[in-house]
Amino acid sequence: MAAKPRPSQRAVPVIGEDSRAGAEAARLDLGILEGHLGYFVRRLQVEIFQQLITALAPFNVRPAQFSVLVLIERNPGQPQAAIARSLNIERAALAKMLHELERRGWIQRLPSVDDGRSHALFLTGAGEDALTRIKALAQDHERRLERRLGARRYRELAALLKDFG
Amino acid sequence: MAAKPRPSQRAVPVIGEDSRAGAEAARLDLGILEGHLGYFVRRLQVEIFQQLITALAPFNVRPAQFSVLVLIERNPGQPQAAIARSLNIERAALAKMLHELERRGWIQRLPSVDDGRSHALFLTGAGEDALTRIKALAQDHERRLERRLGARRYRELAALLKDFG
DNA sequence: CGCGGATTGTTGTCAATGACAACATTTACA
DNA sequence: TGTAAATGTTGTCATTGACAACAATCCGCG
Repeated sequence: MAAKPRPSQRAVPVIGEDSRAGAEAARLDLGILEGHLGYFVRRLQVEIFQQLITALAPFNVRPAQFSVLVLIERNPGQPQAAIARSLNIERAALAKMLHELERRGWIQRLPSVDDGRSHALFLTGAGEDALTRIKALAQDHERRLERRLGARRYRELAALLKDFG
Repeated sequence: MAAKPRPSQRAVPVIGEDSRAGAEAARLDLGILEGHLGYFVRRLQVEIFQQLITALAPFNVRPAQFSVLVLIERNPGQPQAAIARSLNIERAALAKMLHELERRGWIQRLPSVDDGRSHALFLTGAGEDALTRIKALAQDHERRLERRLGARRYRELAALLKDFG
């Protein structure tokens, strides 16, 4: 059986193509993706995280680790399950992460006085020092993001998202 | 050497804790995370993707595959590199994804008439049929998202993000 | 008190993903 | 022409998320 008729490779003649050779590659038509909020949220999130990971690279800290450290600092003595619930991460994933943070000497787990099953989480002195510096790097990153988005868009986005959460 | 003095496990007496047993677990203080736009963008993105993956489960299609199909439909005959650039995914990752889509009989790759290195990408008839149904599922998902966010917040978020992109 | 169910922390596995490097082929340009 | 760049492909590596299973412990109820 013969192959189906080959569709024209010029059916859509590259709308808006820049005829100058060497120009930046033309962006394609996103079609229905333009109507999907998740597409844009995803792109923004990926860009923000890439830059944040770069910003935190001096301490070799991932965004998830950063958020865990912040929650322990602000909520000392809480058990792992409370941290995991508040950050929407699995207990299993948090347990592995905490092993690493403990290995670095940034946190300590003490047996809970209230509940024999749970561990009370605290930052160590070294953890507090490290987190202070890490938070400064994260703040720098946030300022860059604000400049990148424009102060007005940044402010409106933050208001919408916080109001929603 | 003695253990360092154990910090009080009641340093912060669980602000706003609900004294009723069995109530939903109290949310912890997010601290500086409240000032990081990326935290909220991430949470929204994860929620949207989880729901979208569920919505597309009948076709066993992932969001990335969906976006690739849409771009091929709207830009038939384009080479892989153009798709990859437009979606911010690696050529290597796209190549693997296209193998799977080709295996399902949804796309075909024809040798480009212009460039001996590249493949011109097209949907097959089956691919068009599948994508039509997949887009309908994605639209249902988008409507649910609009209800979840509230029509006004949805509209404002979409405007801000599109304007930015 | 004793028991069953729920919770906590842990370990292990599995699949999916992203980031890289390397490569052959082909094109573009100086 | 010859050198650099682009394209598609393969393979590897580390990371991640989602699950299941497990021991220890707590809770509620008879």
